[in-house]
Amino acid sequence: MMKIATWNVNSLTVRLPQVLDWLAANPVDALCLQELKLTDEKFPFKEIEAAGYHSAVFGQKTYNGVAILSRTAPRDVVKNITGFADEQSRVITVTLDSPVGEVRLVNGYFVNGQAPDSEKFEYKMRWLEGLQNALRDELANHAQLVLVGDFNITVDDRDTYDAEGLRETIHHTSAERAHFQALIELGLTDAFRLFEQPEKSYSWWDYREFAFRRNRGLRIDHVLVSQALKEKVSSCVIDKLPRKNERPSDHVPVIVELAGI
DNA sequence: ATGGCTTTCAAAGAAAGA
Repeated sequence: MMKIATWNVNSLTVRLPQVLDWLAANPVDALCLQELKLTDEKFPFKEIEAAGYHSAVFGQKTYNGVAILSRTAPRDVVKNITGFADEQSRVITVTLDSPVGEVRLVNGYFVNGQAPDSEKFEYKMRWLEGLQNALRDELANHAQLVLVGDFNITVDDRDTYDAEGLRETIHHTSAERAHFQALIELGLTDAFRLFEQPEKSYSWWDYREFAFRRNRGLRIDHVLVSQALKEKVSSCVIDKLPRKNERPSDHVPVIVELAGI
């Protein structure tokens, strides 16, 4: 059994105590973090190691930054998207070994995109194309692959508190959803939707307007698994509890369980 | 409603997030 979680922490500097508390309560095999908002030099290696985890880190000052914390030593670490030049630190990929096999784990902080008519949206489209190309190669080399992260894309109308009102706005556009489907067509599956889930399940809520209390959120943090892993997924859940913390991240963890690994 | 709230950088308020 291997448990993998993804969590956009919106500043690891601010959220480190919450991450350590969460790991103590949820001793997953790997925790993928996004939006570290710190450089590698400022990464809390000692504290993470004391909690029993290795760290593969791809930091950046002020914005972005991703890391994979893992019980076993990561190997074949790749930072950013192979074949796509990017100045921003958004992807880190590792291989994790288990007694009965290995998993290629890709952790991404996908581009936000701001608005559908913006330059940032154009960057989002190019970035998604680059990711798709790199994943095609990764999948050719690794049958057991998991892609997690903050996708900044709602997959369908179930993933948003206001499907009609937000139609074709950022995170809801056909162009973004087409890119998500392109990942699915590479042979990946949305692990969350393999199971019955509560209605109005979200992974992000705006800090403003009591959005969490009113459950006005989006499901934009995802776990995708390759075909060889699909039948091994025994659960996939969103843990809303950390959103109730003092000074919470606006995102919460999503956890997947892989049986027989 | 060009908002709201949070974080960074840096020292006031802009930029960015989603």
